[in-house]
Amino acid sequence: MTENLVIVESPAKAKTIEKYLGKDFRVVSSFGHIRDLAKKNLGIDIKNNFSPEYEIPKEKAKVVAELRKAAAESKNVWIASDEDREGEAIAWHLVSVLKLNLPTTKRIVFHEITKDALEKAILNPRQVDMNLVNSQQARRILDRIVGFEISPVLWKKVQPALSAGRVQSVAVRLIVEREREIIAFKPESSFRINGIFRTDPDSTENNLIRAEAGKRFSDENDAARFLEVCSSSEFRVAGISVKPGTRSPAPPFTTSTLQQEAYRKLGFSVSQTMTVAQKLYEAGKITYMRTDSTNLSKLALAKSREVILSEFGEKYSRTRQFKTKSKGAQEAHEAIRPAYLNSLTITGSQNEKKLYELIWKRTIASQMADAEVERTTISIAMNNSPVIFSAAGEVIKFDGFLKVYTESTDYENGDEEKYILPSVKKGMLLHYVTISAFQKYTTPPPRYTEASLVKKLEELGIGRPSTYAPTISTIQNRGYVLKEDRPGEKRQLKIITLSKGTISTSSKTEAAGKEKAKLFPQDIGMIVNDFLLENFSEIVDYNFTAEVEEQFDEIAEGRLKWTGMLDKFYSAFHKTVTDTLEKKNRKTGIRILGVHPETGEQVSVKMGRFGPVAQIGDSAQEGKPRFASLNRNQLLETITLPEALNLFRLPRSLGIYEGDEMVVGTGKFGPYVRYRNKFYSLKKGVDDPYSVTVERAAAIIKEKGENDKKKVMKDFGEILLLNGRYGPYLSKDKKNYRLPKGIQADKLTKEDCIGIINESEKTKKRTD
DNA sequence: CAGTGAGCGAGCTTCCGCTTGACTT
Repeated sequence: MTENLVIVESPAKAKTIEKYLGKDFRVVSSFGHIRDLAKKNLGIDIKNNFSPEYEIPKEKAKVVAELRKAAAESKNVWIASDEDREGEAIAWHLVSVLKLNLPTTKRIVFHEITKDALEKAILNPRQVDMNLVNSQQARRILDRIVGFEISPVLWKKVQPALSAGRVQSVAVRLIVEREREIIAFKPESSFRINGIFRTDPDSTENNLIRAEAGKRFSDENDAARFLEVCSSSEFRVAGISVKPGTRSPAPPFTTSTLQQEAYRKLGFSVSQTMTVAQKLYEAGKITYMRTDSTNLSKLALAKSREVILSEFGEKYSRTRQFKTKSKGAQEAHEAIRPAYLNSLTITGSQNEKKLYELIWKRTIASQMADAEVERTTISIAMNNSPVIFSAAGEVIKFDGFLKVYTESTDYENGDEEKYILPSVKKGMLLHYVTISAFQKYTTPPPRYTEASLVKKLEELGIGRPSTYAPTISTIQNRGYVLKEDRPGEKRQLKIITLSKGTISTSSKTEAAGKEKAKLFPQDIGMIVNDFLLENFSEIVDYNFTAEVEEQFDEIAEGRLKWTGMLDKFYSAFHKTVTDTLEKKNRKTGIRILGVHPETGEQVSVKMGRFGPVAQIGDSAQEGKPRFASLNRNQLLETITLPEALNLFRLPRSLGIYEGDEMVVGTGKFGPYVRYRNKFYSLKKGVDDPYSVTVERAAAIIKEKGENDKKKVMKDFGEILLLNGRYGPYLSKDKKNYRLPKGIQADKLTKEDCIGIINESEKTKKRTD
C-alpha cells in the first residue's frame, strides 16, 4: 500500500516530480485525456440535455487499467493535471473512471516544478471545479457537433471524406482568401533612385553614403531624364539628424513563437520543431513545449540573472516578466526555456542542439538590457532640382540583448540594411560615385508558410499549442492546401546608371512569385471554403471562436449554464444544417469558359470524381463529352479557354525511338514519356510536354536506363539487390525488403537474400 | 506510381484538445 498517489498528465513530469516528493508519494501519468466522446456516431444525446456518451479509447485501456490498480493500492489520490479547462476535465474523468470520491479527492495545481511549489500545492488541495469541467464539456461537445454535422453535408454536396471544423475551416479560409488577394493583385513597376556619394572625390576609402531620392518615377524616360539632371547638379548636405533609440528583446518562447523562429532561423517545419522539442523535454533539457505562456518562474529569472552576470556583466542584466498577449491563453505552464540555464549547449542530435541553443538564447536575451542605438539621417539637396536624397544609418551604442539574439521577421528585406554613415557637416559638398534608377515591382501580399499561419491563428485565438501542428497536417491531408515550391516567372528589371557623367542602361532578371514551402490552396479547398461561407458563415467567421470562448468563460465562472449555451447554439445551427441539405445543390465549382472554336461545343471546367477536370461538350448534347485533367498549379478559378483547350493536346505521339513509339502525356505525378509500357518523368522546370523534342525524350529514356543499371548491385533473377536512397535493399515481386543491420551487401548470396525475405515476411505476419 | 469522368449503391469518411509511442519508409 502506497500512502499517496499523484496523477499528472505527462510521464516526463511525473518522473521529475517524484524526485522532489519523497518516499511517501508515488507519481504516475494519465498521458493526457483518458476518455472522450464515443468514436462512432455523434456521441451526444441531444434530446437528453446534450448528455455526452464517454468511452475509453482502445489505446488508453492499458493506461487506465494501470491507473485503476495504482489508485486501489493508495490511501490518498492527488490529481495534479494542468490548471486549465482541459486539465480540470481530465481530473474529473479520472475521478469518475477510477471511482474516486469527488468531494474528497484532492485536486492540486502548480506552475513550476520546485520543492517549494510542490509543498505549497500539497498544503492547499481543493475540489474538482465542476464549472470549469462543464466549460470543457461545452467546448468538446460544440466542436463535435460542428465537425460531425457539417462534414456529412460536405460528403453529400461536395465530395466524400471531406471535413469541416471550427479550427481547420478557418485555417483553410485564411489561405484561400490570401490566394484570391494574390490573384487580384496587379503589379506595378516604378523606378527608385539610389545614389552613392562620398565626401572626397579622390578618396578610395570605404566611407560611402548610400541615399535614396525622395521621388520615384513610374516612367522609364522620366527616370532617365532625372539622371541627366543629376549629372549636372551639385549635391550638398542639407541637414543631419541624430536620434537616440532603444530596442527591446522579445519575450521567451511559447509554442507558437518557437515554431515561427525555428522555421525562420533553422528551416524546421512546424511538426519537426515539435518532434525535436519533445525529445529535449523528455531528456529533461527544456520545460514543457506546449504552452501559451511567456511567464518565467522566479527560479528561472534568478538563474538567468546569474548566467548573464557571469557571462556578460552587470550592465547587460535586466530582469523582466512578460505578460502573455495572445487571445484565449490559458497559461497552465511556463514559457519554453532551458531546464538548466547554465548549460549553454547540450549533447544530442544536430537538430536538438540547434533548437536548444535557440531556446537558450531567446530566454537569456529576454532577461537582458535594451540595446541603445543612434539613428542618423542625412538629407542631400540638389542645386537644380527640388528632389532631396536621404540616407539613413544606425549605430549601435550599446548592444545589450543583441549580443545574444535578434528575432527574425517573416519577410526580411535586404534593402533595409543599416549602414554606419561617415561624419559630415551641414553644407558640405558631396560627390556622386553612381546614381542609378532601379526598376522595382510592387509585390502581392505574401502566401502563408506553416509558421506564419500558426502566428495568424494564434492572433485570432483559434487553436491551441497542442493542435497547431496537427491542424496544419489535417488541412494538407484533406487536400485543401498543398505545401510546395514554385519557381516563379522570370522578369526583366531595368537599371539606368549615371557614372562619371555618362548614362547607361542594363538589366537584371528576377523570378517573380518564386516561393519556397508555401501553402497553396487547392481547388477542393476553395470549393469547400466557398460552400461553408455561403451556408455556414457563422462557423467560419474569424470571430466565432472568440465569441464562444467568452461563453465558455462565463460557464467556467458559473454565470452561464453549459447545456443552455449549447441549446441556444444548436437550435439555430441544426436548422442551417437541415436547410442546406434540403435546399442546396451540389457544388462542383463549375465554370463555363466558352465554346470550342471549331466544333462550337461548350468548354467548361469543374471538380470531377478524380479531381479538377476540363470538359468539351455537354452530356445533354449528342456524343460523349471529352475530359482532360487540369495540371497542378492550374486553378478552376483562373484557367482560361485557351489553357483548357491546350490540355486536350495530350497525350500525344512524339515519334519513334529504336523502333517503338514514344507518347507524351501528363499524369498524377506530372508530365511523362511512355515508352515500351514504361513511364519516364520529364524534368520539372526543364521540359515542357507540349514542346519536348524527340531527341530530348530519347535522351531521358536512355539516361533513366543507365541509372537503373547502376542501381542494380546484383541480379538473382526474381530477386534484385538494389542501391537505393537509404543504401542497399532487396526487391522481389515489386516488394522491397530492408537488409538487417551490419550485413555486408556485396557479399550476399541468393540464399542469403531468400532467407532475409522469408524472415521479413514472418515478422510482418506477426504484427498483422 | 501515372491512363480514369455510365450509373447504382453498401459502407465508409468527420471534430478539437490532452498526451506519447508504435508503426513503416
